[in-house]
Amino acid sequence: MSQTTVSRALNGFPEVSEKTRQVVLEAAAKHNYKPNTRARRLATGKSMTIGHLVSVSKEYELVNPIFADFIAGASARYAQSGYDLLLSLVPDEDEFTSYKELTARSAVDGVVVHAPRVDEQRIAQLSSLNLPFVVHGRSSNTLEKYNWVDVNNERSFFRATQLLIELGHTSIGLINGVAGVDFAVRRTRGYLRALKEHNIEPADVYVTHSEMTEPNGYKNALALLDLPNPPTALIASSIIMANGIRRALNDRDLKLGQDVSVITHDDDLSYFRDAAAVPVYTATRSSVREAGRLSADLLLKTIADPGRDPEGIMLDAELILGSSTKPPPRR
Amino acid sequence: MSQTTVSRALNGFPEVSEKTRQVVLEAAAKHNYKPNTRARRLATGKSMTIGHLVSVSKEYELVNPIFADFIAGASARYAQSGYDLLLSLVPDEDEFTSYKELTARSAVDGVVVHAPRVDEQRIAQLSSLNLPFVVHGRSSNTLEKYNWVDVNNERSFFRATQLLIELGHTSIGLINGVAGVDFAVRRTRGYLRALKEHNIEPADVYVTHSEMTEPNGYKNALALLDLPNPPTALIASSIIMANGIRRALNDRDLKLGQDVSVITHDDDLSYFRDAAAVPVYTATRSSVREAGRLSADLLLKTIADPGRDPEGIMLDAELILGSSTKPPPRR
DNA sequence: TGAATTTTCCAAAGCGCTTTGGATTTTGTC
DNA sequence: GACAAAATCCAAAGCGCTTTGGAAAATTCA
Repeated sequence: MSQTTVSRALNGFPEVSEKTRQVVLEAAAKHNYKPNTRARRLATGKSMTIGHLVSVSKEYELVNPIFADFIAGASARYAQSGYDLLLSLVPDEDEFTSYKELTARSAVDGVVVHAPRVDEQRIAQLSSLNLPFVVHGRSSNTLEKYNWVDVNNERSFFRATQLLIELGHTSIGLINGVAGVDFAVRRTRGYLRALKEHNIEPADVYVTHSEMTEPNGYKNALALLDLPNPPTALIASSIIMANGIRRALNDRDLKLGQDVSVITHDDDLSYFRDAAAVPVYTATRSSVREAGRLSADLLLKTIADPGRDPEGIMLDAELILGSSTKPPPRR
Repeated sequence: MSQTTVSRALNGFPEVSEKTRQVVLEAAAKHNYKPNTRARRLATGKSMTIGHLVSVSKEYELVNPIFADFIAGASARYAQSGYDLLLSLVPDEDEFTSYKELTARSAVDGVVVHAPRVDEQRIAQLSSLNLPFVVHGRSSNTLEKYNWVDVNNERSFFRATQLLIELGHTSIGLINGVAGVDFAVRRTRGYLRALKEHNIEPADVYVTHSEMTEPNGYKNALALLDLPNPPTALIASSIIMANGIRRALNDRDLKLGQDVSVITHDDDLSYFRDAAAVPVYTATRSSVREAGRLSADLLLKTIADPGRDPEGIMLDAELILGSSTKPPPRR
């Protein structure tokens, strides 16, 4: 049987009869034959690979566990379509270089951009490279159209803040992610808008920015709790930080949900799933794994149809009531 | 200038003069030329890719944040040698199928095996496939030689247990990982050996096994604390579980390090780095990122020299004193 | 200077597939 | 049964590199 026929049978072309196809498929299965990836990719001109570049700041070398779950969501979708996932951790200043290199050696068919900043250069850079991409998150100051999947950060933090205000809290701290990263900015915006709508004067000292680690959650919470006029409620940008906050409350002999209310954003990380009947934390919850799935989906669609108009997918975080929010203690 | 010369100049062959090489390099840099990955891989017969298959149990769909840090360590090493990292999350029962497929289509030059069990089939399977691999961890019941990088789990949990005993604890709980996974078995072994050496009768109810999530840490700790005869000290297999344990103590109005001592294994995860002058937790600490680096190193060496004898690299976890261990409260 | 080396370059083959264009076989129609 | 049309197959080219074997140019030595 000719090479052509085998290739066609395996790749589902109509030029081959169903009978022949079966024969070929059986033979392939029997000998555990799979077309050589390298040869196939050269012949087709596609690399059948999606790149995820995770930038790590040289200084801290942090790897956000969120990626694990995001990628878990994306990975399944890629596998399903025969794509491989190329993962690369790059020092953040080199990220564009890495994109350029990947494009030059045509190693990927598309990439996912993580953690965009308010002023995000990568978007314009990728457009200029003509490399299909999807942004996980958005970039407020970018005017051009691009594919993105994001949570409604502003609205959910507005609602979270509002909930606390309605419970009677008037001094509310925000323990946010790194300043300048888009989601953090939007969350602050939602928080401030809620304060404003209820005529509460915002205080700069009540807002902290840092990488969303447990130790930072602890440190920033302590800083706020030790203020002369400490907030009675805290909003955290990540459940990992919330763990740190709980530790800080512990250290100060304060009871979570009694002395201090806490609302956290909850990415529904698999190792921190807050699945009790009454969740531990009142939270704005949105599955980052689902975001991964949707991003992968959008990217594959874009690759399949390059002419496609960029699309934005907005996920709405649910505001879930747990046991970490109560009215403020009366003094 | 001929294709040959360019190829040789770019790949550092001695047949080309230094002057010519410079000319070529400059021209390549100027036009942002990089040899096409696909063509190069076909021509060389190498895929220049390392596979990391992370198995996710269909049931729970958990992705251990440890992978993020492990991969961070490995990734840098791969990049340095021009290798790409292929990441794939596979349902655990399909893992061998995935290895077979990767080999058949020759998509990777080697793989890293995560979370080996005491009886681990993947090792024999990979040997039969003739695919270079490194195991992160070991498999107690596997007799053949293979490459591995592991922490001295038995010894460190022996020491941790001993420390608690020397402080005066006689009822010590162990909140371990999933039963049957090799590291968990070794840790239990170390724990039991220490008890035995000090003539303390082990109690089955004091040992729990589960995925090392925060909620499981909480749940298992509560179960132990609510025993008629609760342990005065707990050993945890992961800092994420330790977070859950702290929450449980909190719920029962017990003070960490006062009422109940805790020692945890600490993988030095970047989002949970316990870097205070006096660490929060007394811990057996070993950087999983370093393990990733070493695994990558070992794998690349094995690929470069297939005749190489398998090697085992043992990392010794440090026992680090923090503030979570005290003598048991007197009753 | 001319021969013997050494250095530098090049043409062509080959990596294992997909795809094109044409040849062959089967099916359908009268 | 003969011919057209459709279905099925195949040989060969090509994907963009690396590598081989040999030719040309530059250098060294007598």
